[in-house]
Amino acid sequence: MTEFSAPKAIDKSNLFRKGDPDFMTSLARGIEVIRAFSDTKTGVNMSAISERTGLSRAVARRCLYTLSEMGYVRRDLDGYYLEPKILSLSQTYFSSTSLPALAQEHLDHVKESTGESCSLAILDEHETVYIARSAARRIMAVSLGIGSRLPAYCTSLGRVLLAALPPAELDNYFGTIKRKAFTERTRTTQRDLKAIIDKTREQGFTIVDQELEIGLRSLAVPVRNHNGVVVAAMNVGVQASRVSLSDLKRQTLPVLLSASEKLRSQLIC
Amino acid sequence: MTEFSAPKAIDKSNLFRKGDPDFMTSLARGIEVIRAFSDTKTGVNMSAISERTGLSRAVARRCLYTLSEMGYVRRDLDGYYLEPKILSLSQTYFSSTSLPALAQEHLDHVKESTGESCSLAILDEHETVYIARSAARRIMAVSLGIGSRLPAYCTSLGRVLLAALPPAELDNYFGTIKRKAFTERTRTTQRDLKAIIDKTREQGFTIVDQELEIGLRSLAVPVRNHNGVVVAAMNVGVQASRVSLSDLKRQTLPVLLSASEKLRSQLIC
DNA sequence: ACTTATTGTGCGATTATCGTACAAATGTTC
DNA sequence: GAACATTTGTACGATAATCGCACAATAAGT
Repeated sequence: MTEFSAPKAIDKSNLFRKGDPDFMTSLARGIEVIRAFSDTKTGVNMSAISERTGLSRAVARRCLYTLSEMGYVRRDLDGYYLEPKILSLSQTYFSSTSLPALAQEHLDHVKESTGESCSLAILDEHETVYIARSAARRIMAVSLGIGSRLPAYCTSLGRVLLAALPPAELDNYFGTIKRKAFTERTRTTQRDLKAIIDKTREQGFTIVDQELEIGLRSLAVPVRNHNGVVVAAMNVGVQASRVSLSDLKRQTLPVLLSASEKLRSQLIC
Repeated sequence: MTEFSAPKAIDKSNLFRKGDPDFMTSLARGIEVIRAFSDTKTGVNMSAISERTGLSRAVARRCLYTLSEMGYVRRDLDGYYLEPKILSLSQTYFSSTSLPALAQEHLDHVKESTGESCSLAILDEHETVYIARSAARRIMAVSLGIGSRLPAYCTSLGRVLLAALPPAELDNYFGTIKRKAFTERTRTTQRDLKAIIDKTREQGFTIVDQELEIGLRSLAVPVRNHNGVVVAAMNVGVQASRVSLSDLKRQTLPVLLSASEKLRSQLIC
């Protein structure tokens, strides 16, 4: 406990850490309860929360009770709902980092001039996390919002971000993650991926063609700050049926690169 | 710098509720620690967290330790930072409610055709909370993001939402909140505000002229669902120096009303 | 090198939290 | 509407999670 170690993936064992007097189990459990609301369009009842989190019903109940007393959760006829007050937690993130706010206008510009969704993401715990987004009108098969996470190895944003990692960390990445094929096109071997990442680093962009989902192509470029350090990645996602690979490279890439460059000049600090 | 964020003083009574065996103090404290990061562009050290939350240093430390073990907080040279993983908490909200996603394209459209920032908000605990937003390029004096909260009585969004409240709840609202004048134009008496709210209800929109901040005008309309129930409010905020009250009413209002109407037809459930 | 500020450690005291088992609602089926 | 099934609320003793102090260690500033 001398140093706060790198964040670990949360599994159940982490929630019941006996023997670490500094780890507040109740806090961890309560937060897991919040997360248990993911992907639930309807109300969630106590038992469901208890199941999803692996917490005993009594604990789940107390967590829900506490969260509801604090105004983060509301109880309705058909179960518990998250209250918008939960947004105040992420608001603290946005109010303490300016990157998403600065990027927004450039994302909007890319979206307007290409007609396609444009997103900004960073790497967090070996996953790609969207931190800003300008979504095109058309309904995409994948609907991703701010805070959404995807595996890095099979997304354009992820590969750009991985390409910016120091070699040691990249090795560590491949040592810890497990890869699976989302489609028949997904590259999963370490050799292939490392080659792709090397190429990405060289050419300054990457295209992923239906490796995450059939019908989805994605182009990404790095976003650097004033000192040239990669601080994020920006991408455009298109439907494969409408935009060819060469169109992506010839028409979309220049727009994306220009946006990234404009943003760069704003990232002084 | 004009700060509208909730006062830093945290209600201790809520955090140290002795005698309620169902209230998990540790969970409440941990969440307050997350909130203590609001409006901090730089790293925050432990002592600062302890001060802001009113928690003892030992408790603040354990909360930070736990959050950092879970990956929500990172420790850097100059203090603690929120990690983007915190966004996964709000992601659960967006993944469980479709209103913000549906509204986005309409907000974007209003922004594009008026050139001004457009936002969607709902009422939560007597405050206006932004749940979606399309920000105009120009830098506004007030930079508000998703999850930001403002008092309802002095904002256009708030007055539209208050106008939709059942009379009893409106009375309750006025009974509980305290009003203060942000500018010399801010209306604060219950009589004035009730009259304004009545008028808002009648005419289906409201304009607030520099009552929150000098130089800021705002126009808001209700957003109804398919059954006619008000589920949110949509607004456009402009700089007083550039857009007159009559321009707002003649040019912006129709755009906003049309957007609200289009959104309404999508809100079937 | 000295002072000051901030952070980490150990430990006994205490009470917050746990889980079980049971009671009370609530909803469902026939 | 009775009988059953499912979900939620209550009570309480046991226990370990959490507390805060006081001190040690480190970092920062002069």
